[in-house]
Amino acid sequence: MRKRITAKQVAEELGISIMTVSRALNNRPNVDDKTREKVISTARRMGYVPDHIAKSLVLQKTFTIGLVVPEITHSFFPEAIRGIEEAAYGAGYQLILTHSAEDSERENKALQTLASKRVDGILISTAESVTDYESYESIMRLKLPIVFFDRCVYGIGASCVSIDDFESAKKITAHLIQHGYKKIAHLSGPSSVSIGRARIEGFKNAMDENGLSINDELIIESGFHEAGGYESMLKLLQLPKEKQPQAVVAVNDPAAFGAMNAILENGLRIPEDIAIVGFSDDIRAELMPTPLTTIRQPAYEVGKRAAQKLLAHIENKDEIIDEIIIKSEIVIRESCGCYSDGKKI
Amino acid sequence: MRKRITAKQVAEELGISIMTVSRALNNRPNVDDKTREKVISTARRMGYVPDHIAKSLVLQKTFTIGLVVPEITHSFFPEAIRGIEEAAYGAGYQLILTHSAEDSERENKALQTLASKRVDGILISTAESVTDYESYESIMRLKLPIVFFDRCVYGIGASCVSIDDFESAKKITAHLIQHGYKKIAHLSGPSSVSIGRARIEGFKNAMDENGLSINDELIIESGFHEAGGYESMLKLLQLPKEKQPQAVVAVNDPAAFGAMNAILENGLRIPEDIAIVGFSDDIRAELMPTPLTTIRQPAYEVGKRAAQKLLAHIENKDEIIDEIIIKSEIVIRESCGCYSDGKKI
DNA sequence: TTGTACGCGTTATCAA
DNA sequence: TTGATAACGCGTACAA
Repeated sequence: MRKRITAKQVAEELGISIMTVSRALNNRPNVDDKTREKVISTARRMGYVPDHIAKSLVLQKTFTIGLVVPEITHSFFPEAIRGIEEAAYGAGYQLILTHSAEDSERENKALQTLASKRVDGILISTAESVTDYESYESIMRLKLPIVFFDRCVYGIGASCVSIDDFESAKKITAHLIQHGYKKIAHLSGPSSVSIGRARIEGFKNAMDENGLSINDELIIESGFHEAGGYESMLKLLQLPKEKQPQAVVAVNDPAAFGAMNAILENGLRIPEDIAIVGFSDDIRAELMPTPLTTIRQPAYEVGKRAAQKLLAHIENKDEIIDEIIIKSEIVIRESCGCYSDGKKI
Repeated sequence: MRKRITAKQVAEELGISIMTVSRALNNRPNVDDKTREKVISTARRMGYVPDHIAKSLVLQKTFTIGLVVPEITHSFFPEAIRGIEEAAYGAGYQLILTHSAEDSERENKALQTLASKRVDGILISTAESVTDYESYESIMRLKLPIVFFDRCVYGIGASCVSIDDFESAKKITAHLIQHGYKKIAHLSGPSSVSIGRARIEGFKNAMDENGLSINDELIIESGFHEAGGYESMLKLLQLPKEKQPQAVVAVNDPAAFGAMNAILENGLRIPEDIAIVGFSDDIRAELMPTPLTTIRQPAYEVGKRAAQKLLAHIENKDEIIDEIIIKSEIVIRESCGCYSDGKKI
């Protein structure tokens, strides 16, 4: 089996030194134009491919970014990754993709592996089951830049790019309140994750500011999946009639879908009997029997900004630590009942 | 800024040689148990992280797989990537993710970069605009194993994992024929892509075998996107009434969605006036006003098998070149009209 | 069991 | 403008 061609072999072929080959191929100054041309053409002819591994070793830089994603099939992440890839590609960086599968142990291992592979920086959206921040801190001790996106960890001195979860949850809850709903339930996300906490706070804040009391029985932790939304909604429907909610704020669209199924299976109508809103504008949201009012998340934008921020940290070690918030937008459809009282807002 | 800890520093700290450290940390034999323990604990205490770059350079192996995907937001790919990641993770390999954005030039660049980064093998699903195979062949000349998945290139001596596009297209077309449709149109994919070609052939074969003539006017190249499906369907609807199709086989679900919109906007009913079937079982397929009959692609399985095959090629250079076909499954819903004549098949 | 020398493919540095 | 040499951090091969 023929071995790979190295710069040394190109140099020998031409009877010159490796350094001249290196300089010629990397567009460095101090090479005779004729020499440069000869080097380039013979390198191509011989099928020379530069070895970035060797280059990385001496440069102490890999032009590689590590990416840790909790669940690549969640519709948010492919969009975000596209934004990340776009920014990275533009700057000449590649991505090492790892998948934590929402498992903190696997996430920790991924982080260690990325450090070993000497990525120049790390982009991460945390796993659901994360409880302590030791693994992130150990990365930071290595002086390896890390930027969180979407699901963040605050207070450890890392930059973070997320959407305005608090404000958005508050806005969509307030929207329901404006339409006269008073007994409002919240299907919450896991409190271990930043967006779960931010959204529940936004919900509570909207209730408070509008003088509505918060009934803890109407707040149920459902997780991010359809099944959890379904189960939680069933519980709400088992409450005595007078305690049941008139409207539901779900932590995300899949949870809302599950809840919608539970509502319909119990013979109730949406939004006439129970109104409901989601969060994330899943591709299915407008196709539901009753199209779902929700929050549209600019995932591509989040990914892109996060990657840009990371690149800034990589290229300038004094880059300021930032918490960047991308504005999201409320999408009014029919599940919130705006149309049912005859007026469209 | 404190530098990273190397094996050498751990060795000096303990007053022993680098080799003993290396052996102890890599679970090699011929190390005294006490020494090993001391090495492991001080390495941890000092925050030592092994340098895979240096390791890769000496071992001539990176434990990294290159992945080239044409469009990460197509619902097929996140699923496939999860399968790939699962197999790779299990074998101790990481993924470098690149995105061709359906552009052959960008794809070519990605391939070159991956070769430079010295990945141990490459998984690729080709871009739409690919016309020649030079870039794949140049990878193969480097003896770098390459496995195609989903969108394949045949005849260049590379393994490939795909679904049974031909058989599936044939099966779903035959299904329409069994229900009495005779004038059937096909919204085809780009002929530059293997799955586009396989599906159109499957369509034609079903027509042939059932004694139906193929009307070239009813075959329109629409691409993989909703907009193309919409445009193409409009063209079909502009044909004189007697030439218009009774049923449509779309190359994939997004194209079918576009076509469905065109049909509905023209005041026609699905499936009563025009039946339609898709391909891919997009997450939206069952939520359409008329749920779409389609082919369910086991994307996770395709990804996983492709990764396993690549790993086999990497670890055994005599591994046989294979064309692996994963069986897919027809999902009968309402858009094909099976229910309209009162019987469910 | 432990250590020494060398090499992996490249670039920085300094000398020619 | 060019070249020789020493790194980069680790593992292999052999010697002690």
